Amino acid sequence: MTDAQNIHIQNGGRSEVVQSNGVTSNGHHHHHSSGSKHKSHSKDKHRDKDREHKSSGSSSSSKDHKSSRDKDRHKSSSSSSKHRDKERDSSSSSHRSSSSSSHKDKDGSSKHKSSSSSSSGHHKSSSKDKERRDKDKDRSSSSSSRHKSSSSSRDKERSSSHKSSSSSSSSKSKHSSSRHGGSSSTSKEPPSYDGVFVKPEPVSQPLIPGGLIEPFHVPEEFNSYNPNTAINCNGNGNDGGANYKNGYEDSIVEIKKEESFNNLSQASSCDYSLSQFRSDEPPFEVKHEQSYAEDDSTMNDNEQYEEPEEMDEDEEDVPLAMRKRKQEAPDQAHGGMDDDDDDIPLLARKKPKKESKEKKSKKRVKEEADDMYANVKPKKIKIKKEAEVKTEAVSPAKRQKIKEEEEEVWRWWEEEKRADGVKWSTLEHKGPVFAPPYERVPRNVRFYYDGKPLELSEETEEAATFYAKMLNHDYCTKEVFNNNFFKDFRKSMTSKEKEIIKDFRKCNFQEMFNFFQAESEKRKAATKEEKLVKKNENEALMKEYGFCMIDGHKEKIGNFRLEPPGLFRGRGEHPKMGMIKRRIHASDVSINCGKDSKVPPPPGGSRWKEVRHDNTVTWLASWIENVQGQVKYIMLNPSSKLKGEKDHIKYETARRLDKVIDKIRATYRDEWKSKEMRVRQRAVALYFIDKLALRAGNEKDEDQADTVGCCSLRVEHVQLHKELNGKENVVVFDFPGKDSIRYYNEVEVEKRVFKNLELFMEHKKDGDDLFDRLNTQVLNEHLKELMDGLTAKVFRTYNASKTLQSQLDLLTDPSATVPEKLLAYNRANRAVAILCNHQRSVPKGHEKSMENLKEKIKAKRDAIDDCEAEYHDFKKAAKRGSVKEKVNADKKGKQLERLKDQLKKLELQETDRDENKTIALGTSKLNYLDPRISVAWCKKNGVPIEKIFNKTQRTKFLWAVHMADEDYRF
DNA sequence: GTCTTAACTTAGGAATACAATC
DNA sequence: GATTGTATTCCTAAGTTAAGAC
Repeated sequence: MTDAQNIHIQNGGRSEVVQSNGVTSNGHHHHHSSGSKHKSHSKDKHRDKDREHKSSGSSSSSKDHKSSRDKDRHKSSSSSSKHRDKERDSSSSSHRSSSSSSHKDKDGSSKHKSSSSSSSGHHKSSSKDKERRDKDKDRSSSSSSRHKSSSSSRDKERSSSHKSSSSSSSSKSKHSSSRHGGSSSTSKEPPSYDGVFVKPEPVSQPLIPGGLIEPFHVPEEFNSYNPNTAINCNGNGNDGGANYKNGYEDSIVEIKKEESFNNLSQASSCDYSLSQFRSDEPPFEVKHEQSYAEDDSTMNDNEQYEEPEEMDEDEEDVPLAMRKRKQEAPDQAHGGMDDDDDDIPLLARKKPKKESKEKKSKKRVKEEADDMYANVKPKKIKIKKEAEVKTEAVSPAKRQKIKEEEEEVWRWWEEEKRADGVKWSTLEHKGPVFAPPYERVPRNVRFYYDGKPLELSEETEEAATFYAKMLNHDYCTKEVFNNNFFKDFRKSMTSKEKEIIKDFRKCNFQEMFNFFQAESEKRKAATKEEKLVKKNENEALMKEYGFCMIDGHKEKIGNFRLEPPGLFRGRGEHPKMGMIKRRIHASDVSINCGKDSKVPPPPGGSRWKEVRHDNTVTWLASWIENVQGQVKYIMLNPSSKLKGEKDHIKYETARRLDKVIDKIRATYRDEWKSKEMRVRQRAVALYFIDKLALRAGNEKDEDQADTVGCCSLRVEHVQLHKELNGKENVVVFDFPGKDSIRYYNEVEVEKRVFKNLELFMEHKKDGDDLFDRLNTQVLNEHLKELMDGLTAKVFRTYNASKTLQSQLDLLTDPSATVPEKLLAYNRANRAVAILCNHQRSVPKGHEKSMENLKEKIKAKRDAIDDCEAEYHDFKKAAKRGSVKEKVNADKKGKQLERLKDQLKKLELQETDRDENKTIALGTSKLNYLDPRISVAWCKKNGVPIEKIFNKTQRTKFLWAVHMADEDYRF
């Protein structure tokens, strides 16, 4: 025990000294400092100034990006100050931090946000992995905090006059400070956040129609673009660069040829670009004629930019709002945004809403699965021969099982859809499975406080085990995590325990940690029989609770288990990480089922919170999670009709977008010249969403990690370079996106866009919203007018699917072998993943496995050398004559060939593995790519569907397998 | 009209299962 | 058979968007 106090645990491979509590003290805590962001609360961004911005830092520079994934993820650090204020807060002031946190109560007001004065700032701590962390650190500094506003300020602003405020117009909100500010702009250095960096993303740049030039894109390299770029954008090549290129580049090149005109965008996925703006497209036609012309022409600076009427360059400098005042143009274009309005940034961001959703309808039927299905059992793709799918080895029992499953398939896609909002007519299920009750650890597994064992009450002990189980995780090196945990840990204590346990640093969870590690080992080492027993138990549970009957069909439930208690693991610098997620009881759970169905019985003597019969929603059970106060649901599996139908509708909406995309593009290009700042901002934002596949970017509360999307970009997330690496009008995006994954991209944009961005950024500092007159509601309302059902995220789906299709067209050689075709498919998929910035952290052990591979390669090379020498000798000997020697020489020659082939294969593997180390292909396949494109491609090219979709995917996309024939086009 | 909340989709990482190699 | 590497599944956080509440 005592020893316990200082134990070395392995943390990510390195060993660190653990303090008594078992917490490693390796110094990684950077976070706080840097990271703190103070967000104020308010949603609005208004940010008042007060917020401090935290940091300042430096920023920019970077190191290389290359590195890895982690790198990218920003998890941390950066924050900026944006203060979102809501006036509302005014009232409140609590700190969020206070632990408990606020959840969002409905009242809302309260809750949130308030708080915090910024002062506190929270630190969001660091990021997930250490690596990242490290990286982050660097970055962090730079980044800064975002403060969301402080209260005071906000109040004022918002309310009335916003404008008033100021002067700064923009500033509304978020303002922020500067921390970066400078840097950002200035520094342009590319990337590097912390050095790592990673994935670049894709962008594609469109091309302009008609071959106009879009400035950006340059194809220059596609090459560059892609591969590397994309990925590492930065060029560092190391990571992938070169390798990447191998494959990718070539293809890209090809593409280029084909599509010549289009340039692609740089980075992105290459193709992606392609997908957009086709050269053949007529220039935009659209409403105003002029616009189109613009393209190139436009681009000449002045000319276009200055519109006769309004903006001359001079003017340009002036924020639109101001300009207006001056001029007071009579007709303000519509609405004109009178000054008032226009000038005012949207402080308030609220949300508009709705759009008609498409409803779903239903169809169903049952039946079996498709042929393609039958064989299955693919598993690795190592394909060597052509289409061989291995149908083979399916045991009779398995076959039977498959058959049964097939019989249960509900062919809803052959039925008629229902257009009202009703989701089901009958629904019956068994209710959720509760987390197993807490089982105390053996008495010899103790918690130590200040070096001495301390017996804990059951509740406290359970809380301690939550932490103990994560002791070797990076989270435990984060101050925010530890602070939040300790706060909640104390809440679980008895008063007596509270008296004793006052200093987290004196807590030692090591023995508990060791116990759980041992348990885990035991589980792994269990005999086959033991494992089988467990498996069977699980299956039985799944059989009973894992399915429901809906409209007469048995459907699989997605998550039938309630989330077990534990510590909240937010991503990035989540201010709530480490808080205790409490156990859910029946009294917390609402059940939704058919009126005439049997209501699932709550566990022993308890009662559900509520039983309702709402057939306009799809969930079976719900509860409110205590850390963030959000509602969690139990819903159906993706293979269900309810999910599948919605998925189908999603892709149909994207296909509808394809029909009007040219017009929409023409329109937003035209709007880059609008007199109204809000229109220009909207048009530029939409351009980014379309071209770069950015997410909409909702406003976030301060009690969430500071991540952004298009509409919520702040000044520090964008750098403008008149020239960069030989390209003109380059916009460098560098921000933490969803899940705190870093988005880094250097994009060459059209001059008009560039100028608009300069305008938007005028007089703003880091922390201020780039698009201060835009938010997602406003944008989506606008989109709805352009097309029924159109929202910002449809562009992502559209461009992803479009890219897949165009890439498949380009990369598939009909006469190639199946493995070659698969390679083409994967490359197309990769282009989409890059476009969408789907990253993953470098797999554990990646480095080691690369080392092993390298060693193997080296060994192979040595073997080849030896073999070559021997071959030489044999050949010499053979010359002299003996038959035997000739035979030997032949044999050696063959062996040499074989070795060389093996070497090639290994080298390819190395390239491939490294290329993919930070790219996640699955996310796009599952969520963005119309499965019918893949199905059609398979059918057309004689590739078994199993090579493309694994079993889960096939189940999810069964509708597509049945629906699409080889001629399907997105 | 503004803000909150519900509902549902999208996302990466951990855990697990499985296959390839040693 | 053990080990290692890879693919799949599970889990749940983090987004988007529509609807509801004042």
